Amino acid sequence: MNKKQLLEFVHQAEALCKQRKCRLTDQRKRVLELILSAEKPLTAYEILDQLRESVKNPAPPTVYRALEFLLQHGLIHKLESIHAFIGCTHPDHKHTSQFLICNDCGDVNEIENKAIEKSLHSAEQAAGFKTSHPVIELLGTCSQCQLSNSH
Amino acid sequence: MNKKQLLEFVHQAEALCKQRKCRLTDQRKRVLELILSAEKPLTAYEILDQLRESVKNPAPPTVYRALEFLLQHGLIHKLESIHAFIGCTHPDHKHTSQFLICNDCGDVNEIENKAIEKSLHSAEQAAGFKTSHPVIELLGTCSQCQLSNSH
DNA sequence: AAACAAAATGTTATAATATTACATTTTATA
DNA sequence: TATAAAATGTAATATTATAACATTTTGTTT
Ligand SMILES: [Zn+2]
Ligand SMILES: [Zn+2]
Ligand SMILES: [Zn+2]
Ligand SMILES: [Zn+2]
Repeated sequence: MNKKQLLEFVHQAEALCKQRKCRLTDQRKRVLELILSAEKPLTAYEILDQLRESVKNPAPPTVYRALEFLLQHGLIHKLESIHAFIGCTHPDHKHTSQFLICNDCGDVNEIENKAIEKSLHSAEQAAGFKTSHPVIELLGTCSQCQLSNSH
Repeated sequence: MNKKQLLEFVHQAEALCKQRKCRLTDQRKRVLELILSAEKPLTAYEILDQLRESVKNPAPPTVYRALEFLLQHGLIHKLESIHAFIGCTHPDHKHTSQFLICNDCGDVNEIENKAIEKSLHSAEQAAGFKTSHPVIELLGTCSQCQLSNSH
């Protein structure tokens, strides 16, 4: 994400928080910016390292608290299979999504596939199960890396 | 899983390993038994604790190595979202599966839903993505707990 | 059977991820 | 301004996972 997109995105986050009467404090904003600026998903401790440049003595709770807030408000997602965090591409509306995670380049593609969601919902219904948090992460190789690998 | 089922299951695992020319050693078998005997998914360190009864000074690598073997041969599954392991309900054939994980009682239901798999496959195709390891875990409330909770 | 190589296990240490507990500061609002 | 709630600071610790190297066991060749 480039500088302009970043500013725009953070602006949107600020607007959302104002609307929801929650506070996107400097620290939370800083963590969000770090995540959005990164090419790849960041782990909590990678964020912690990068925070040292803008915060004096950041400790794990500093990061984990900010992450918790950002997760709660749908501004970021946690990728359970790789213990890392990425920005949400459309935080304005509630949604479930699926993630295509490339093992080769680390890139992640967040998709919102209605057919997948429908099939999951059917299975839930059949089992009488009420899902509160779906974890749908496909680990594999992205199209770019498939090309590179075959050369 | 009761004692009889356990024996049967372990017997099947032994047969599979023999067929595949890999060794289900005593330790590996012990770890498998612990996982199969448990009511709920076990974490690596829960297994480690329980191993103390049959092994003298078990250390983390003892458990993680056994888990790695059992995972490789499809005898168990790892639940990424809760860092825990469960026995596979049908290790005889290669498969991808989905897990319904109850946050209330901890129970896990492994399903193999073709509609879900088909929808995932379509999405992968559309993105040109080649999945090697799908992580499909639905966290929520099982039907039993929904009933209990509403009382 | 003896020699050898490969596989499995033992052992110690450490890395990586995440939370608890309690003190202090900042912010909102009465 | 007083108060309570929210956010942050700080130190310690818990939990999950791996690295590195020594030793033992197993399977295979001679
Ligand atoms: Zn999203
Ligand atoms: Zn890639
Ligand atoms: Zn299975
Ligand atoms: Zn339940």
